[in-house]
Amino acid sequence: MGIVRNTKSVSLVTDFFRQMDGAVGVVELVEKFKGQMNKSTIYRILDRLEDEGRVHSFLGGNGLKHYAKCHNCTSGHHSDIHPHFQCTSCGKVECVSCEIAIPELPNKRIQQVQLFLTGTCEGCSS
Amino acid sequence: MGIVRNTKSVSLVTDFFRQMDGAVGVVELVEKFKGQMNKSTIYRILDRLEDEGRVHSFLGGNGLKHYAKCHNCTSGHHSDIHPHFQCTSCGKVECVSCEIAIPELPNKRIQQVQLFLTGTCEGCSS
DNA sequence: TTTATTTTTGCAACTCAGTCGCAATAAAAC
DNA sequence: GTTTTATTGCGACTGAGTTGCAAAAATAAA
Ligand SMILES: [Mn+2]
Ligand SMILES: [Mn+2]
Ligand SMILES: [Zn+2]
Ligand SMILES: [Zn+2]
Repeated sequence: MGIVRNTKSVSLVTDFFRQMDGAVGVVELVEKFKGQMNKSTIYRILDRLEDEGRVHSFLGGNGLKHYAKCHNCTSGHHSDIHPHFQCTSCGKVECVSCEIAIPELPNKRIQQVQLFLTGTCEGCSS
Repeated sequence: MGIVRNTKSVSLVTDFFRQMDGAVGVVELVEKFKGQMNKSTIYRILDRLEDEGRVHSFLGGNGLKHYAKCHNCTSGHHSDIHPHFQCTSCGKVECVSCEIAIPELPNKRIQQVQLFLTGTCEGCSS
């Protein structure tokens, strides 16, 4: 499991994430790489990159799948759990490096937390 | 805007929410009311009930639309913003009545917060 | 470097949630 | 009861995501 072969498509995607700082929706990636690789290929490469711990995925405010690169994750284990933010003005989606305050719920065992924030980013509020 | 006519389908849906305490996915509602009303009708009724402030919607962990009844909302304004929780064991989805701790982000104006929790519910952990 | 093995890709067809236009129907108003 | 207007059913559609399979590419073996 994970990336085994270094294909042209894999390079294109990993190069993209190398210079991309924020998060990106798969829909945008499909559009970006239209003509260079097939839609299914993108989904499959992202799947493998996620298995490898090189990117992580989450659902944006619209419920669509997004990806961003990992920082300290390993193959099979994702350790970077954080909120995600989308600017309503410019549409940019990004990872937010801060802890999520997990609410204490009586008689409930919380295992997973997904926090999605919407608002105005630095560039758009000035 | 909002519910104007008291049709049979509207009654069925509102009756359902009257006795339903948790949240429910639209997919389940479509299944539940199959034979009694059309899929489009369900989506449209839920839309109107939400406009009226009688139910609110959110996306579940799978990105699918869910609804739950409101408590102190009015037509056009939803004031009950809270996390939602899904039990991985029984699948039940519910509203969580607690405040969401909004993280302070430098140079960002947070307008909307969506918090989705996954774990084990009271019934399933005992 | 040639050949064999195994992974990856393209393609086309598919699934499934959600939406839409429009004619038929039902609720409320008159 | 008749008119007006909102609602519904239906079927077709959209768009994200998935899948099976044969062709192509990458790696391993010879
Ligand atoms: Mn992230
Ligand atoms: Mn709720
Ligand atoms: Zn912005
Ligand atoms: Zn449970």
